[in-house]
Amino acid sequence: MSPSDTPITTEDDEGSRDFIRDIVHEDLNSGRKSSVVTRFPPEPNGYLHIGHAKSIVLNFGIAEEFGGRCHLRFDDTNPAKEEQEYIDAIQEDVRWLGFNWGDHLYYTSDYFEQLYVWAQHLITEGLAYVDDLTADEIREHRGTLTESGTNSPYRDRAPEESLDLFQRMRAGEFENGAKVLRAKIDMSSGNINLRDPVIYRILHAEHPRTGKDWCIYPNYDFAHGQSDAIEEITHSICTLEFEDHRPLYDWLIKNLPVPSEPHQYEFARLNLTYTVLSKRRLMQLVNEGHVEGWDDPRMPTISGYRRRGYPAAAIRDFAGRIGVSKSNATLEVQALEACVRDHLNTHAERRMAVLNPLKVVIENYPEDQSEELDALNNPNDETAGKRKVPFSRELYIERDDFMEDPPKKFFRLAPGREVRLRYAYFVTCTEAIKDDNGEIVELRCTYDPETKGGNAPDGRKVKATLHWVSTAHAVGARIHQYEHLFTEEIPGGGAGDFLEDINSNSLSILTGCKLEPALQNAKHGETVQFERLGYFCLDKTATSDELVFNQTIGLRDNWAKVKAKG
RNA sequence: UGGGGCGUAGCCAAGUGGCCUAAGGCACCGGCUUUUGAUGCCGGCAUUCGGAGGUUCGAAUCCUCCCGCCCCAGCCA
Repeated sequence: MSPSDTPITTEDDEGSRDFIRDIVHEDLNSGRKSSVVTRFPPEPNGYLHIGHAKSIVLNFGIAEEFGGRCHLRFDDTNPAKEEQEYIDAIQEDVRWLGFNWGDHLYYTSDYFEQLYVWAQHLITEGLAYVDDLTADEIREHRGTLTESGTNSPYRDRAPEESLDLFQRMRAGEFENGAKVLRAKIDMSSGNINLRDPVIYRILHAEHPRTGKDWCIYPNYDFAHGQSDAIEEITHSICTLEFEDHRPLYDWLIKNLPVPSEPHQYEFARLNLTYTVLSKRRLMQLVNEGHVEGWDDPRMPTISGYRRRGYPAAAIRDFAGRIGVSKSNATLEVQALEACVRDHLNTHAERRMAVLNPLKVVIENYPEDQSEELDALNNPNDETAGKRKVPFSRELYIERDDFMEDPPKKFFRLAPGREVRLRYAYFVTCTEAIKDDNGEIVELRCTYDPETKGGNAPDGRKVKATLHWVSTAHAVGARIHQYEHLFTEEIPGGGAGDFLEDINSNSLSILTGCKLEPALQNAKHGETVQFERLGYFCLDKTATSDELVFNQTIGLRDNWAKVKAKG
């Protein structure tokens, strides 16, 4: 089963109330709205990340819960930054997350002609004018946060003149920046967005979808609300930084002959510890080569998590668990990781793999013998079935599972001590063989044939169970392990640049790892548990010659805690 | 110093005047179970809701003042 095959409605519907759902509920109850239409409106200027997932789950989730629909709309009003590559990647990611927009795929650029007509309408009504001021001059006239602005000398130019100029802007008569169209609102407003905001600018650039059809483009403010109105969006949900824009959103809806009256609601965007979630920074990580690409398994992008082996269901679950509010929140990554472990624990099949091999010879096991032992694919799920694992005289175990001179609380293998090899036998260590440098290179053990399968007929117990792989049957692999990409909870939170907080140990590559043969058939998109270690998935770079696995996440490790306490 | 928001446990987050001596999750700490030191199970973890006053029989929820944090001065979204 691939992660995206899991149903999306299983996570609790109960208790997932939030202020936005309250509003939707109330709108429906009061009859203010008769249906619910939401939209997820990404700008195709980068890849989707976990923060977007929160918005996607919110928008598609509300639509589904209230029997409405959710549109996917590309907010493509800035050809200088947008690319087809991103349009494609975004669709793939939303789909992988498990959401379906049906026929409702839209582009703001589909509305350019209508938007242009509405801009003319505003001019005719005396509510917009073409301004000849330069960008610098406009900024100077805007005033400051505490001082009101001053009117542009072109503010009162006749509508006919503005109309003519606006048409000539469209015709391509002017250079970039020579003129802009501004809404005529209030230069003394405390809300800077209302100080005659620019709504159209000249941009001689090729658009991914409209090509060279246009050389003037509406900006976000002039495009978003009207696009919502055209699509009859009922609840336009965005993040907190747009709160200041709502009066402008409403002003445009009120002053334009739009077909419906959408409303905007804002919620707090997601922040995660030890990660960076701004497109600018993610772009920088990619462009400057700090990671391998947008889908580097250390990236908080949807594609990064997918390659890392995070199930889509876990990301959905996370988005549901964290809630929606207006308080600026930074979640601990552990909350996300807990969702990943939760899902994988119940769904991932188990296998055995040795990351740092130490050879073990079972002295009393016949030289040329080997046998196939039964192993459960998932002890927590009867239906997962079982598989055969080959056992023989020579095995690999994890180096960390042996200590020549163990401390009190270490109860794995040590000289003279008996432990269980999972699904196999009890073995007792008789000797540790070292090389000239004193390094342990091999263990000699004996096994008890009576304990086949892992239980002693005489009822004696053993304190530890180790995973292992038969040397003759082992499959080699390279394994990538990851730590957080940053060493600080809030990268760049101090005085320095966020790049200074990059964790130089975020990737470790282990070669010469030994896997049980069943892993030879590992499939892309399937995350499995390597018993006692963690969850792993086949990387996209794996070939039939070289298996490459990414560590999705480790198992909780209490021994590490005990060890650390000393 | 203008405008817009937010402040409930280490991190999220329910709660909208009495059933709150405040739900749930993550984290953390104990115990039990365990052929993964995993999982599971049980228990603990805010007499207090940014602070101070006030209204009320009664406040996290209402009022006043104060404090702290976030966003806004792109022809980005």
